[in-house]
Amino acid sequence: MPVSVLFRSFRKKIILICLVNVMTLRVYNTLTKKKEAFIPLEEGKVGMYCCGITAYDVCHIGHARSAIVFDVIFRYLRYRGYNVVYVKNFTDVDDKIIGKANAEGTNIAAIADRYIREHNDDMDALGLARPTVTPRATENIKGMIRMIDRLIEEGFAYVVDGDVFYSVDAFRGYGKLAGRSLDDMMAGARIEVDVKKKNPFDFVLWKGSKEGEPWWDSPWGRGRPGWHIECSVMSQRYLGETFDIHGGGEDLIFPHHENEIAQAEGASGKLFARYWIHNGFVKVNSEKMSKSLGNFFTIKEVLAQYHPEVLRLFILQSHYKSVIDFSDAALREARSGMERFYGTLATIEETLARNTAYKDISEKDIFGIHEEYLKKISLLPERFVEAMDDDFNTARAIGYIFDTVRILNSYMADKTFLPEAEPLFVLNAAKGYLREVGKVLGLFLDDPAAYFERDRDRETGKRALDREEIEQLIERRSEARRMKDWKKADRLRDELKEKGIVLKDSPDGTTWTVE
RNA sequence: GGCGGCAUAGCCAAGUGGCCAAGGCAGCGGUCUGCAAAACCGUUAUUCCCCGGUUCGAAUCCGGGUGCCGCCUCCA
Repeated sequence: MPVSVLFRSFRKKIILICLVNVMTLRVYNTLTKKKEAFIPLEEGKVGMYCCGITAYDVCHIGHARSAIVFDVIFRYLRYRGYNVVYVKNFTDVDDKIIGKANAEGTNIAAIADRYIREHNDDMDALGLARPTVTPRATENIKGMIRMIDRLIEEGFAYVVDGDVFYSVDAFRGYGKLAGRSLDDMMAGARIEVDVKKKNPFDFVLWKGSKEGEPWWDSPWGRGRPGWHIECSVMSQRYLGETFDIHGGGEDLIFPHHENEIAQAEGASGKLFARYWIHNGFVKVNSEKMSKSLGNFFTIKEVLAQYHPEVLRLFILQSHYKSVIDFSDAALREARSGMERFYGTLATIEETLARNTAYKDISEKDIFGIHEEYLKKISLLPERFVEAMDDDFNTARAIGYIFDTVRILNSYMADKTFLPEAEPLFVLNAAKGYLREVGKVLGLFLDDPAAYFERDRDRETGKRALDREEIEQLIERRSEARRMKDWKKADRLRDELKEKGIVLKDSPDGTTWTVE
């Protein structure tokens, strides 16, 4: 190998080592289209804003993906020691909400309240950490009017018959997030021409109210805010004019986030969000999930069928930016993975519950084979951080957890393994590591025994199986086994198998799951 | 029409210049078990959509092609 080549690869290695030593979090930024080191504005603090829902309908799994992705980002940033202020808004005034209110003969607040409540129930069921602040648009009208006023003053907006529009031509950076120029967009634009607008891409900041619509007083007459202005105002109110992270689904990049930038930067003259993070879509049978196609699943529907962590595992096993294909087969696969995790956790719990001797010893008492296993297992947190620091690579992180689970199972399956103080200490430590990383991903938070019990309930419910009948058949089989009547026992097991019941015999008795 | 993404085993999926291409699900062989299940051990891609190029070296970079998908309109 020539010396120059050696030197070149050597230099790369040095750079690599430096990076590893610094241990910086790297994040893909939609604004720069690059993976960059994440350095918050203020050391130790992170301000993060995510666009929440428009409260006019129940949430579907697309909302679940976005919510789970940013929940994990929120948790991970806190795990890395940042003090995070996480703001997620509610849009509670909008054409669709007005439409629904009129159809039901009620007001928009009633509709918004209902769907915000539904949303919160769903998010709780998914095990999401509540954001720090959850502002509602209607609570921030004054701030919106102030920002619109300022945009008019600065020449970024104009008034036409009680409506206020943003003039995209006035903002030189328009299109920087979406990565296209106005000219590009014009080329194939199928945009509705509005005679009031100077440029078809101009968007409404303030909409004059029509008969029967909710309104607020403003310098331009009675009306209501446009959608985009809400997020610019609510994010800056809680996070300042410039803040760290702005997130949302990739479909929001244009026009919503582009417009947020135009408004906020037009008004403040300062950079708005520093890092833009966007999650990928959920498809169903390789088609985009959408209401018009009728191929969407609500969060409630999915959670009636699967444990929330099964959905979480399915989502986190792919990178947040990639497109994922939702299907029952995919969820069943995730369920098998969850069974592996909880199976190991259950074995650990049972082994620990039988003996508490590990409490009397410490790490320095661990030698030999136990020390070797402890070392391997204790690598998990640093490997986890390595993966997560690389643009929140949850898929790789989960791979490391599976590795650890295999090591643990192999340790426990080892013939030399006895539930004595040393191995129990190791198991307890392992449990701690799994819980530590699990807490960040929102996984393994259930009690293992409870997990399997809930799973049996759900699965028997799905197949309309009679639990009592199953338990009776199992009891009869156990009786036959005690009598060593293997033929009868196996016949009963086959009978259960036909119903989809899989048995597992252990010295403590027989447990079962639905396949 | 403009802009962008993706293509890695039977399926899902990580990997963006160099140790035998993570991990999961499914399969197969073995250990354990009365037999199973679970678990463990072994095994399953000489190769990363195709063609060409750069390089000592490419799944990874460049050019061309094919296929799938998304955005440009409310949308997580």
